Amino acid sequence: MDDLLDPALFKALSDPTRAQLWACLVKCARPCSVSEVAECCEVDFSVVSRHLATLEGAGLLESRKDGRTVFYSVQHGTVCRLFRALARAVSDCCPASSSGKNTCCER
Amino acid sequence: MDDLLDPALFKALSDPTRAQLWACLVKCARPCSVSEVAECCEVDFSVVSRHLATLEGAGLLESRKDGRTVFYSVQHGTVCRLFRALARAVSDCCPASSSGKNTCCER
DNA sequence: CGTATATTTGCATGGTGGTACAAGTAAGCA
DNA sequence: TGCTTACTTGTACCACCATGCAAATATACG
Repeated sequence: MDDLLDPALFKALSDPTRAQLWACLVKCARPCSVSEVAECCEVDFSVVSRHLATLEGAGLLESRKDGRTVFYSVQHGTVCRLFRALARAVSDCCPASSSGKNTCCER
Repeated sequence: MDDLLDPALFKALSDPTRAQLWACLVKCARPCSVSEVAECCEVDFSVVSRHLATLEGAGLLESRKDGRTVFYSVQHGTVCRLFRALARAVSDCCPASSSGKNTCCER
């Protein structure tokens, strides 16, 4: 449980701008350059650059450099596994689950 | 997707102390008083009180008052659903999922 | 009523973080 | 060698926030 609650990861998504940028990349479903991502946001370009680096540091994104362009893409597998593991961990600690019956959280 | 990325919720878990308190309550699997929760943490009692209020505000906890004691408990169902929905949303946006085959994230 | 317990709230402080602008780096191109 | 594009980094500013301590509130118990 404690391992799953990485403060850095939650911190990365705690800022509205950063969450917006990440959601943008999730919905894009393909690698995007910093310039591309910056278009879905009103903040300065440098801010976007920093935010994407933060999201990568938290394990939510990965980057690949091609020439002068940096492509960021979502770590789908990692993120899915994390959220699923969190749901399961919470579910397993649910009072109803110790009764031997189903948990309170529908699978 | 955007609805699921509530910055307030992630902000609530972005602080190490708050995450620790929440994990404590998750593992406890029963309503706990503020005093009880405060024991698993080294910060001042007032800090714990504030943190629990924040976690409740984010929808991660609920509280019930009994006399002078306030019992906090985890919103198991809500949290499970949220994390599961997040995992699914990310999975659905995964490039591999648009191929008609399975997603990159094991269910 | 007075006292003790449980929790919240006011307040001051130190630290962190998001932002914009400007300067710097790195890579392609003529 | 210059020039442009794509991005990063330095700096300063402002806001917010986590914390501890003290005071306040609320409830129980004599």
